[in-house]
Amino acid sequence: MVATYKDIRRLTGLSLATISKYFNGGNVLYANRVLIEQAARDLGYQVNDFARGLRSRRSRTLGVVLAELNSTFNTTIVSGMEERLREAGYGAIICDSRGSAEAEAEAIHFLIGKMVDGLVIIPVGDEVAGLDAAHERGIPVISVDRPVANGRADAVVVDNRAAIASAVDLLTGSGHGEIALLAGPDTLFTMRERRIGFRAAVEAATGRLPRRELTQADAVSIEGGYDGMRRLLELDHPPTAVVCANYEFTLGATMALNELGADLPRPAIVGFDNLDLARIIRPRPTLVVQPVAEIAARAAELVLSRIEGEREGEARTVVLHTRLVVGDRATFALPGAAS
Amino acid sequence: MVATYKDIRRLTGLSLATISKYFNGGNVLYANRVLIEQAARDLGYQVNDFARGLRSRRSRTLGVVLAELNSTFNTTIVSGMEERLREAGYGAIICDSRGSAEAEAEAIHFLIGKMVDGLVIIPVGDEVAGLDAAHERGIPVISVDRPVANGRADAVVVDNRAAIASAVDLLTGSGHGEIALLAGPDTLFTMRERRIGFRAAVEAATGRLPRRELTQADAVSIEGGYDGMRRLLELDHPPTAVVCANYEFTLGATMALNELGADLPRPAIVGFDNLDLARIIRPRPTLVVQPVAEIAARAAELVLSRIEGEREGEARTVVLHTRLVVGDRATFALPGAAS
DNA sequence: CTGTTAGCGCGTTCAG
DNA sequence: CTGAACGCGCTAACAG
Repeated sequence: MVATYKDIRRLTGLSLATISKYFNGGNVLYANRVLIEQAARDLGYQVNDFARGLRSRRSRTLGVVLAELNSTFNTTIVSGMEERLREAGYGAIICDSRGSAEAEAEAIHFLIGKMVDGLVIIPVGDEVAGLDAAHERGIPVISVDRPVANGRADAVVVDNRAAIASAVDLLTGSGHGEIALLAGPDTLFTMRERRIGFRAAVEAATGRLPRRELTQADAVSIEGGYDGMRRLLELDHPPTAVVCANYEFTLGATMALNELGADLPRPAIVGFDNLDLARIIRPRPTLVVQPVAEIAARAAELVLSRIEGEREGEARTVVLHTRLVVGDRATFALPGAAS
Repeated sequence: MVATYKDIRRLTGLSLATISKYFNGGNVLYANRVLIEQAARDLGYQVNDFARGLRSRRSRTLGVVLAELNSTFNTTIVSGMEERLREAGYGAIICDSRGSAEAEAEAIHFLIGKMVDGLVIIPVGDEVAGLDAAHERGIPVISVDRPVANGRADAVVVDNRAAIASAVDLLTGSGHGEIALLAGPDTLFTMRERRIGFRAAVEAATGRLPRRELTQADAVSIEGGYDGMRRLLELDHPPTAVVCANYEFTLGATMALNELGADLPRPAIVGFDNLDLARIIRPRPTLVVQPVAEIAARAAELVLSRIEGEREGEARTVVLHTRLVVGDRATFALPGAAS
């Protein structure tokens, strides 16, 4: 039914070895190249990746495992990476672990079965199950956004502490003394780092650590941000400013302000990720923006270099930097301060 | 290096056939099952999908090709589908065509090479290149959101005409007579259908077709929505209401209103997709919402039934329905009308 | 229920 | 530069 080398041999009279060489970039006489191309076209020939992979033990395919597919931050990175990889001749298989460590392990298993040449992971948590099998098979692993505690994997991350500090500094510089952080639990690397950065920046600016109730840990979701902001607004001594530790918290906090904040004093707010927000929400919020394009590029480079070059050697960590995009003054100024 | 049946045979004394049966759900004596399980665990054995696929000509894997990965509408559908498929024992390979028909054809080629058992496509345009190869190989194709004009593929779509009509009806019912549509070019199925629905609904309500300058075709992007809305606002006789034909237009139009609309009369607006918007944007917009979860479920069902059952027969089209989630009255009421 | 045997389609030795 | 032969790891007949 579907064409194989044998069919091409039938049409060209060449041997299987020659045909194989043609399809693998070897030296083949011009006349024969033409013959093979013609036959391949006529037959609608397509190399059988299974047979090829079975022999060569390579797939020219990378596996990508995302903690969450439905996240612009993640998909932007993946989309950029896929493009780079395709240019380099690699396909990508994308899997969604939907925040479940179990689904993540399954996906890794699935991808190893597909003989991927490398693995890029935006992990669900600090530890990733199933990586042993990858290491045994010599499959390089790169983690993005969050490093992997177990196993030796390269990583591309941002300086999360400095990211949050830049937000805190804007607020303290505007006179805020009671700043809150909307973040997730410390079990997540980015949340942990951002909380550490937050506490350090607040202490550096005010001389004391933030009050406990100002750095609660909520579920990492829009609802979590909504609930957290709501609790903050209802405190006896509500903060005058709130920093949101990621995109979901930013959305949820904005919703809460929209729905509940009319009669309460509206706190200053700094959000995270997704620059589009700054154009959709009024007044324009200040945002900590991650260099998504560069994250994608560096991650792609890293896998490719591990696959095609130095497989060995210390795990490397690339640290990139965020920038603070300042929004309307009204969103971060201390009410009543001189303008 | 990596374990095979032979290693398991060495440890268990069983034959390759028995081992194969074990891994394929055949009947194997309990004692032998235990033996095999033990050996597999000790060896870190994992089935070689290449060898298996080479023989069986099946991969238990589906290919998914998205016109755009960085789109909540698309990723929500894919995420839901993947979950269903995994439950049914199928893996999914997700590819992003980034709006490029060429990348789409490449992705299809790539997936056929991976011997996918079925293909789910959110196509870039009306025609999809590369499907012939899928049909030749008997790989069922399901298109989502937009039907495929060439080849015979099943489809899951929504009633786009009724979707837009529901928006128009709300507006005409509120007294609007000059309604504009922000939509993309007619080369895109959804845009074409929504424009047709728009014109019909306006004519039905007002007795005449909308003015030509009120239904321009802009680039399908946030910028396109922004530019389109801007042009509408600057008309000599601007519309009193605007319907946005998709999520990008809704965002762009909102941005334009934010940035330019302060001194101009603010038109009523109805958006499309992504219910979160209704909680982030103030005043709360009215939205045409697509049944994403059901789209995902029906698409998954459809591929699976084609793979496991009736491969032949007429191409089927499933049509689902949108609902209108009404927002704040101020966003759709005619200014000056009695409340 | 288990074992033997024969390929699946391709890449890779070697000779020539 | 080309051709013949072998085997990658697994499944599917068939025989027992």
